Amino acid sequence: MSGSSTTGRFAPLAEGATRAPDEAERAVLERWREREVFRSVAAARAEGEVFVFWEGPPTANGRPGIHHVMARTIKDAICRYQTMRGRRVERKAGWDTHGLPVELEVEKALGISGRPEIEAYGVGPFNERCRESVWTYRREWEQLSERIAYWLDYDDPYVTYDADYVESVWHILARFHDAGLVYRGQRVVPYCGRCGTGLSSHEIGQPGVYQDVEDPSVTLRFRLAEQAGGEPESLLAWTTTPWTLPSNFALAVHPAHEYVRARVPLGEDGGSEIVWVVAERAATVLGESFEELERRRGSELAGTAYEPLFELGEPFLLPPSESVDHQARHRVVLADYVTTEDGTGIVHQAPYGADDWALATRLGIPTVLGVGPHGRFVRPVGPVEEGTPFKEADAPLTADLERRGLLFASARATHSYPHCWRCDTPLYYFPTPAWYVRTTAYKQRMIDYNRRCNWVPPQVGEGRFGDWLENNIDWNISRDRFWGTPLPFWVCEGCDAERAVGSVADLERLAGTLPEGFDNHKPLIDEVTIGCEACGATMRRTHAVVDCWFDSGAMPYAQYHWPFGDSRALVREQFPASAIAEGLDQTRGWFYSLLAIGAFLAEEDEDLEPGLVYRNCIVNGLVLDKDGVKMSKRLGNIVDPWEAIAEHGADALRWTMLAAGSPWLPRRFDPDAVLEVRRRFFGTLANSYRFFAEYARIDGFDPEDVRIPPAAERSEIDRWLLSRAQTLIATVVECMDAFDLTGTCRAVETFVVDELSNWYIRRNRRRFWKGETGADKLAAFASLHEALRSAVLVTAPIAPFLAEQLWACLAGDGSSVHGELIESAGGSRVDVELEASMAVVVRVVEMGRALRERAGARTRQPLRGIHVRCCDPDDLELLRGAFASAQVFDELNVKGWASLEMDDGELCTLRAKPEFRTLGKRLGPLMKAAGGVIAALPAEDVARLRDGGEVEIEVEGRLVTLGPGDVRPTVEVHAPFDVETDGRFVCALDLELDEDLVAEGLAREAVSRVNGLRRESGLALEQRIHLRLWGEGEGISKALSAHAELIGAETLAAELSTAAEALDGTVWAEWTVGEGEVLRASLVAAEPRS
RNA sequence: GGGCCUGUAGCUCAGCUGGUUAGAGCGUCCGCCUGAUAAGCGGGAGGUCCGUGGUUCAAAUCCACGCAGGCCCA
Repeated sequence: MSGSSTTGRFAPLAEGATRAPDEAERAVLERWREREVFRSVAAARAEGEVFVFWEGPPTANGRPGIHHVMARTIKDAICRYQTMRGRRVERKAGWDTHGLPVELEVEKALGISGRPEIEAYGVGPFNERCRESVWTYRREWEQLSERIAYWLDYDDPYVTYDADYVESVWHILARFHDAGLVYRGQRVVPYCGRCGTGLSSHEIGQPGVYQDVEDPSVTLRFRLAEQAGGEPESLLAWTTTPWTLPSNFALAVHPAHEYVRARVPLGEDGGSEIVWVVAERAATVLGESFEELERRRGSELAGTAYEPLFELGEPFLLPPSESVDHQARHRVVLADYVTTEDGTGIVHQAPYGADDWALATRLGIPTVLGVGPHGRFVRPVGPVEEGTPFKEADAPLTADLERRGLLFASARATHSYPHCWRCDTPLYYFPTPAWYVRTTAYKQRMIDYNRRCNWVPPQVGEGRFGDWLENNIDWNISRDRFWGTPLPFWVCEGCDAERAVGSVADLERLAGTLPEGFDNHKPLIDEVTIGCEACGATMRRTHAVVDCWFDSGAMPYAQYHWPFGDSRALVREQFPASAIAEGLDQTRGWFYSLLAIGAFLAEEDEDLEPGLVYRNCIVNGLVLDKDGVKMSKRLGNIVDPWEAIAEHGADALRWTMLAAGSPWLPRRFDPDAVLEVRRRFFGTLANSYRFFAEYARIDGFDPEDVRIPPAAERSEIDRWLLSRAQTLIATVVECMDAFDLTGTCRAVETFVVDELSNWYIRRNRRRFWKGETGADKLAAFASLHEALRSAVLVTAPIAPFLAEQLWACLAGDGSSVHGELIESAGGSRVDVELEASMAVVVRVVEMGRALRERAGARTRQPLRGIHVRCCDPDDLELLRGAFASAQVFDELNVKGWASLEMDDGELCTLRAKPEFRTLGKRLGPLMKAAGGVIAALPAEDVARLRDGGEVEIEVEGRLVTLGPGDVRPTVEVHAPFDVETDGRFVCALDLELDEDLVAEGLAREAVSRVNGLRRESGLALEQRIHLRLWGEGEGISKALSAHAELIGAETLAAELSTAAEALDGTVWAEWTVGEGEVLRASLVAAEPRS
């Protein structure tokens, strides 16, 4: 890498590390690769406690986007951290390779579309293409994952299409089957007759699927089976799909709605009839001339029998219900989904709707299919011949009903109807055979398992996922597709017996022999038949493949080819997961499939520890663009991760993603935020190291130097830094253990930017460049070195590249930061009092700075003192300490305390604020009045309370005893000049200057000007100079002579003269300083080592 | 239609086991530094905490109902 020319300890950090991060990070990657760092770090943890991480396999069906950077960063940061805590983390990569999206991609590539065309192309070659297609994306995913330092074992990934993986899935499916939890049913899916395939919800979500079309809108008479009087009596039902009428099996009404029985005129010849319709729609449906005879709730109509419009006869399509009730056909049923927005409030039920089908299943109502799998009539119905496409039956059926007097009203209506996104054919909903896992049988167990899981954030687990589990329905695991794990279920042609096959060996045994080239995918597997043990007929495999969520949910076991080979011990160790981390969209996806499979298997097999499937589940939200809009190809607002990385590097993306807000909320991706992270945090951390390294090299600092004073013997400021560094590590450990990555980032940023850089380094710079290498300098070096080391350690899980580069420089021994240990803070260096002391200093300094700013007194001008009043004796004591005092004086450039006392009634008066937290509970309704009394408490009383005494007050006639914890002392300011207060301290500056102060101010001014000149002249840092200074005016001249030593030292002047004449061949300049006085300077480089 | 989430400074977000000066970063204005320098630092201004009711001595925080947005499901 670029920095390798200067190797060894404290080498300069390459410029590129912060300026050209892409290049610098690639160099780190190269080094990791060369030295096999990933492997050697893992090897070093071979004996460590196990932290079980499961990689949710990305679907290898599309390019990774910027949101994947976020998800993968979270996973990587967790694993890196755990590794740095000494744990052994198996990080096996995985790829989800089956499924519809892959098929669609291949169809597109081949220029074919739909089932018939795939079959014409050949299922074997088609699946081969699928298998290859997956690789295109696998490569890109691997490259991006590697680039962002998502450390995984990509050499030995689990791949869901691998024969071993598929075999494990078979085993699990067979376990489900053998436990009696698998059954065959029907599932209503949107179906395209032309393509011969059901459409997934994803496909239904495609743009253009729902189109406005004009359809018949017909209202029909369903004659009551028992006609009461002379007039014909009917239930009116409305539909826009007359073709479904032959398959009508029930009429649904809403139990709570009111229905009217009305007499309406019948045609023009004067007769009348009686019809039922929901009250709310009566006027619309019946017009004005109707006579209301009675009203009933829908619930009262339940069970009313009516005459079917058509009689189709057998065979019946039986719903997967425990008891089928043939008597239930053609009756009124109750359904909550009935609305009164359109129609008659009486809804025609046919098996071409999901609601309808669910109802039929629930009530055990058999139905008859008019239209079959190809979108054509499978039997003649009235005027409609067998083979008629369903849409073409609307007109003749309507005409037939009209002829028979069953058509009440007819119109055309425009409504939104789904069409096939491939071929634009209108879809129809159709019950297709499907295989289910009876998850409802162990729903409660899933709920219990889920309760034991710690969700980050909790509301996803309790709310979103918890509710979903409460409403669990059986899992439809079959997909009528080509590229997937074939369902290992064989069904007998003769007696319909089922058999599940749990391994290839079993299959071979049962089938006798397997076809050549058998690979447990379609199509060859479909050629394998088994003799039925029961009846001797042939058993054939069901044609379906498994839902690919089942594949990924089986990953804890299938990734090791469980239970085959020597996988058992591994799975025993790697189950349950310590943590998984995925996007919110996985709630109903992977989070569910893991749980549904795990909650079953864990109670079944002794390899698995029952109780839960994953201990922690860390959820991240969507990544939006910088304006909060979801990224989509259509809007062109997708952020290409490669471009973002090229510009900012992966670390900056990683850090920004985690630091910018709670990860589970939708996140805006704002490039400016990335820039800010680079500048503020990365820049500061890198510069802090550069500062350290520059002087460490000059002085040849060696952290092993025996002369370095032990921590306990170093100055307060050093011990403060070490204390803060150790506190930081404790904070990071606490946050990371709770999977609070954002909190981690913030803690590290605060330490590095505010404490290490802007306080410690700024306040201690001089110690690094002044004088000889004595104990104090060594202590400064050692302290800064250790603080940097801590900062880099805790940065490493989240910004692995920068941390690695810094570590390389800090350690200089070729070791990787990712192999280091983050040691839990022992507290040995944490000095609470010192930290408190510094906190007080910071408060006073901030107030002092504000005062200086307002007074226009720049820091360079020394002031005689600062007045401080405290209302807490502890604060006073802290400030009086030599360390704190010195810090305040130096930082504010004041000579001392003008005064430092407790409140003396002069600048301010001691007051009390009620401590609501304790008092509120005790006083309740009296609190408000008590607040007033407390605020008016005289200073003596407050002082007594502060010093531990008690005070009695009267509140609304009642005596209340106040103790020390009941009030917080504060100050009320009444000073005649400018003061600053935060309620705890009151500060004021003594702004009066005497001659000496002015002189010193001028001298400092001179130093500043000369150093500016040095800089402009391009002199090296350590270059000594000959300096000549002379002033015009009494003040400046005095200042120069009085502070010659200071000026000389600060400007590295080997020689300082004051003659009013420039040195030969020198740089010179003049400035106006102070009250219109002129300062002139002239300087020349001194001979080296003069 | 249901579930969940979000609404706090111009922007991005903290705070939310109820407790009295509501915070940070960015931006903006003013200033500083110049031995970390194609950086850095300080100070100031800026807020009906979405709205309306309620509970409470006390509400940004809890509850209810709205409004707006998002995600998931129907």
